[in-house]
Amino acid sequence: MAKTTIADVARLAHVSVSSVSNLLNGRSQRMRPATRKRIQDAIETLGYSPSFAARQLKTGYSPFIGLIVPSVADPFFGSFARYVEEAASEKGYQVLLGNSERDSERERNYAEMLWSSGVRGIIFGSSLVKFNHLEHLYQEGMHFVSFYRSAHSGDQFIADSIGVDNIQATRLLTKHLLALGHRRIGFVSGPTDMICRLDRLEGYYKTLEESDISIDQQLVWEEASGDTGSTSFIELGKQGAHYLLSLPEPPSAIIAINDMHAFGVYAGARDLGVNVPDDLSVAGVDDIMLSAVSVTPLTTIKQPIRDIARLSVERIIDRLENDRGQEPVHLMLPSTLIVRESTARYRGRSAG
Amino acid sequence: MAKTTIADVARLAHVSVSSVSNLLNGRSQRMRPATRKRIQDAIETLGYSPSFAARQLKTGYSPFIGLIVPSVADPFFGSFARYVEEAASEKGYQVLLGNSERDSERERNYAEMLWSSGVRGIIFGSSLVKFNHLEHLYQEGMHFVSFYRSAHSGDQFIADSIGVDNIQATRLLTKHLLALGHRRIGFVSGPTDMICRLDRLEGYYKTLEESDISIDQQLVWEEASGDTGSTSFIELGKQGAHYLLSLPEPPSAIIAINDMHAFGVYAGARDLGVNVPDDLSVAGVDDIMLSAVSVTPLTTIKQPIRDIARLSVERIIDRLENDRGQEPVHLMLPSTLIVRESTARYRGRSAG
DNA sequence: CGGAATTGGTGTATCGATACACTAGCCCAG
DNA sequence: CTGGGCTAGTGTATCGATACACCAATTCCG
Repeated sequence: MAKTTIADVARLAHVSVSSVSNLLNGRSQRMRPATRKRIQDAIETLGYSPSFAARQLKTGYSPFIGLIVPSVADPFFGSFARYVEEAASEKGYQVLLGNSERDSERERNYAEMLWSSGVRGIIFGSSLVKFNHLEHLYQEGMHFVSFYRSAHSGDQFIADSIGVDNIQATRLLTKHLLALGHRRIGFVSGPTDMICRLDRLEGYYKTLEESDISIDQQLVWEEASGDTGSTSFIELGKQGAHYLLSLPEPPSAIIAINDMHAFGVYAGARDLGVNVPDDLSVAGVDDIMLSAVSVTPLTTIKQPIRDIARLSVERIIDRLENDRGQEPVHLMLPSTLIVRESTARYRGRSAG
Repeated sequence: MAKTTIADVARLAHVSVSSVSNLLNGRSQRMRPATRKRIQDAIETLGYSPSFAARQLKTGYSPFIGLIVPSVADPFFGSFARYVEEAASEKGYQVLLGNSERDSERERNYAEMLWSSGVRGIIFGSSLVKFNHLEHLYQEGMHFVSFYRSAHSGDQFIADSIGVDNIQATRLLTKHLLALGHRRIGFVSGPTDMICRLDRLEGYYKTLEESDISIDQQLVWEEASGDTGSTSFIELGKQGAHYLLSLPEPPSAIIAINDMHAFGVYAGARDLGVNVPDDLSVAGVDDIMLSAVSVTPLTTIKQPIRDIARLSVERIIDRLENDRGQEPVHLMLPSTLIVRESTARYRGRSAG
């Protein structure tokens, strides 16, 4: 229970607290080597480490950054969180985790808790379409970095963003499927309440248009019910597959909004006796670890998630440590198509 | 940038800071309703929220709990983290995340960082076999709850634990496979540096012994190389499957230390043209979300992970808020066998 | 050799919230 | 009319670290 303080160290080293503080804060050139050594030894023997709370109170500086993702139970965001944490700890920061479940009310509560905790920077693993619920914190001095950048410009709200071109992502997938001969390509989206989802949908629409394929709204499955958040991605993918494959003219290929949904599509197809990839090509986005080794390895878009995590952390720390009110930064990293076995050449109407 | 303080509220409400503090700390009976209302209004209009750092400095109370898991990129620990976070936030606590990568040095660094941050309670998502590297923090007053309890008694170190009976887990699986007629049952473990792994291995050994089946050490694959931590579980499972299936007398069933390893075993079997479940039964432990919907749904052990998370949080908060030096608490929750399609009756030597 | 400049420190107000110790004013009993 | 007990507050030392302002002793230099 013995909480060692700076005063204990000073006493043991026969110096003032100021000197200890000076050493701790890199002003050690104002000190004879012998004195420095005495202080360092005292710190060592007492096992002293400064109280972050006291330091924060005095300096306003907090060694925490917030990370808000829809859910770390999702492997994609789990990986993202792991990389964010890795990068942050290398820079001496710790990560406070929050799961928003894509609910703006929860997101707001978190952000406010974080503000109270002295946190001045938050990384959003995924962005709700609207950001207004956080604007008041931004006014007070909170910094935000969001994972995705809306390609729809005109955000009323200023945050840095680092992410991938989601329009490009589904464009690559759509082109890939078109090249394989598919013409009826379904899209399993789930709720379109996040920017990345709107963009992915847009990439799909645009590419079809450019190829003069008429868009059939029936082929786009957007939502199960109003039941946002609580239903797992896998379950949603399954529901989407059930719907699309039960259409009078079912698609011969399905793009899922992400890999977890794609696995749900696998399951849904299996339920209906539809074989992947023989009867149905399936593609996702994210390239989570399991995608490479699932029994039918999944064609997907690889996102440079580790780079995104590291850049996000760097960006937020830069804002925290030397914000000079720069313009918002928007980075867009390339994503790449990874073709595996879940997509195959169109074989005509395989079953009727 | 305007940081509202308790003094601002006091000024606006025409009361002393003491009164505001009294209201904030549940001493509101010492106050006329009208006064209380004035203060509440002032808090509202200023959007005031107290500084946790200042509060912590004065009271020693910290609203954070630490969570250290091997890696949140692992879906099992991702889910666990999500539930821990959920339970914590309901109680007004926030979660500081750390990924140990099963490295005791990293674990120690985290724990010390957390100590500096004023955190006095840490939940370990999984326990290394030895805990000595944390003992000094325990002496100073840190509280620990660990996910697994060693059934090997005689821990020199005192922490609460909440978990499942890992011996029972693999016992259920082994019995299940024996009942299906399997006699050569392989075990893919990976490094046995964590308590839960030793226990799972033990359950396997004991059950075989009880059934008078001689133990063939060749059938137990423990480690790839010294390369702890960095290799993914899937990759390890794959390596294990390659090894086991290349034996002169390969097993007809494989138990994997967890579901991620089991998926690796799927992949490894596929590489060698071995069909699951026809030629090889595979079972895991954890029941992660994907296990139910993978193309061959996985037989596994379901752990009551949400309950474990909630109980861990309750335990640690109880220690934080009213520790009276009680004896360590050890809870063991039941786990259940879930039979899916990855395990099948032994068919004799199907190939080879 | 005297004054300026440098070296090697130290004293202390301050950050924001808390809670103990205190009190002004009022009521009522004796 | 005095004093004990209550209500509805308030004053302020304190938590631990920081950093500005300050200072004593030494060194430098013309």
